[in-house]
Amino acid sequence: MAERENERSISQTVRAQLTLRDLILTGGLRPGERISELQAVEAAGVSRTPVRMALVRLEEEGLLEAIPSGGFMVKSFSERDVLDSIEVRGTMEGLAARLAAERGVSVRDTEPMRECLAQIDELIAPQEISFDAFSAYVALNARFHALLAELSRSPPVIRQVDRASALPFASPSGFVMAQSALPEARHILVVAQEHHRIVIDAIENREGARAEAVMREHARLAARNLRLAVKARGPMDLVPAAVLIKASNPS
Amino acid sequence: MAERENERSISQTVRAQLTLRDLILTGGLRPGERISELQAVEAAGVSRTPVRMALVRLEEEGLLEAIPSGGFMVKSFSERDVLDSIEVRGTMEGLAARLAAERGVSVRDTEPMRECLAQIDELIAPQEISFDAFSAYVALNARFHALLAELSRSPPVIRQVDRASALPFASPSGFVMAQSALPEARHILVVAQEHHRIVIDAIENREGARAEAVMREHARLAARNLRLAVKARGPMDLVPAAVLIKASNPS
DNA sequence: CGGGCGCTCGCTGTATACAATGATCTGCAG
DNA sequence: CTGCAGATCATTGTATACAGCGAGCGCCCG
Repeated sequence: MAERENERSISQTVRAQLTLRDLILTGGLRPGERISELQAVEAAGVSRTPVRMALVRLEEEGLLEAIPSGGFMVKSFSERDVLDSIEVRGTMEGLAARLAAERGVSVRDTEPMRECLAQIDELIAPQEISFDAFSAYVALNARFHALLAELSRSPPVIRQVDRASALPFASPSGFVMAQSALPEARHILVVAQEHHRIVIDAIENREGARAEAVMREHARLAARNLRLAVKARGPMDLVPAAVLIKASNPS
Repeated sequence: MAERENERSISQTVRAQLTLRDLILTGGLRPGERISELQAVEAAGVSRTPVRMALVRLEEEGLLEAIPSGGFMVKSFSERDVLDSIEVRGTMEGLAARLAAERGVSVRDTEPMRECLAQIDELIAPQEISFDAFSAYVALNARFHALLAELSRSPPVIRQVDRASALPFASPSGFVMAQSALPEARHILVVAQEHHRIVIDAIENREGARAEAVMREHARLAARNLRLAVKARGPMDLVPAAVLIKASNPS
């Protein structure tokens, strides 16, 4: 069994889950496409049992959908679904921000978030940002949102935010755009930075209501941008954020 | 294999999941207690494989927690967790109510909810409500909240509300109280009815902001009541709503 | 030539067998 | 008597074998 010692001593099930999730999020499998166990087995390099576990987990996670007659397919989302997911995430993050403010986080706690923002600032400083810069932004932004959730100090909230972010198109990048959308990206990101900074300030000043309102407004703006992008270019330009990350960070 | 034809032709995995969830929610397994596969196998009456699937699903559902060294245990929640879960649910239901209002549901859509409320009215009409009446209320109330989520017409919202309600102590009954809390129950339920009616009216009148605010306030009230109950009687009186339902509806 | 029916094959769901890891208990030494 | 070390044993994680069901295809009949 221990034929391949190359990987860390991580369970087969988890390895399968990571492999398959990667496969889905990087577009190896198209939404609506059926995923056969055999296929998954040779992709993950383990037996059917752990693959099966991974499939169940991914289904609960929201990436897969059970087919009534058996098996799983990659879940596909309508534009409406994506917009709603963004709203859900924004609402939950608003709650996280409010709790953070109400429960009084220390300035030290918000330090990592400010660091995130500073790094993003550098990325989007140039008039026209590069593809690599945008990819880096996506990763940093995901980290920022994760930190915000942590700040709520509430496991249920963290859990729900995570769940809401799991939807491939509602990723914490706020909105997702393809390479072709890069020209407009800079302005949007600058605005996002502004929002995030306001949220941190509000949290530090214990202004819960304000922190929440800004976070929700932020999500609504993201939704509007996405809607506009789809109107302008059609839905094919929608790309999971992970694709961007993957493209610039070949693992 | 088909030795027991008594049940409907439902998959073994699902049967195991239902059986185990029932076991947990009805208190057959205490929070923090380890659940061995063998035990689960003989409880569900199926083989280890479907039991294993069910355990994974229940973990993702939030009822179980994986033990690092292997196996699962029933997740236990602090009072803080429970209160936070109620807040999460309230926030999500607030979103659901707002979306329902904004998207313009017809009066016909809210009809089943009004029926729910009417039935609850009858239950809580007497000065002192019985245990059976309270159990019936819990079930009706769960239905009311499910209907509200449906009204959002948003799969992501429905999903998140469902997830938030899965936490055993944050059940849609809003707050959970043991039999001993019955004397105070009536007043609280009357107030809840009032809230729910306002929400429906707001939705029908397209007042999204108002609908949302009421729903959130409703959750905050529930949290406060729970906090008071715990202060007065101690945490042992916290009981999953399912126990009440189970007690009066012996399946 | 087209449609319906039956068959076959592949796939999934389930059961069981095997291996490895962690826990517990006992015996021995300090 | 207590603490540590070794071994046994239970229990999980993984692999494989088996069975049933559905989808797809071909054949036969109209």
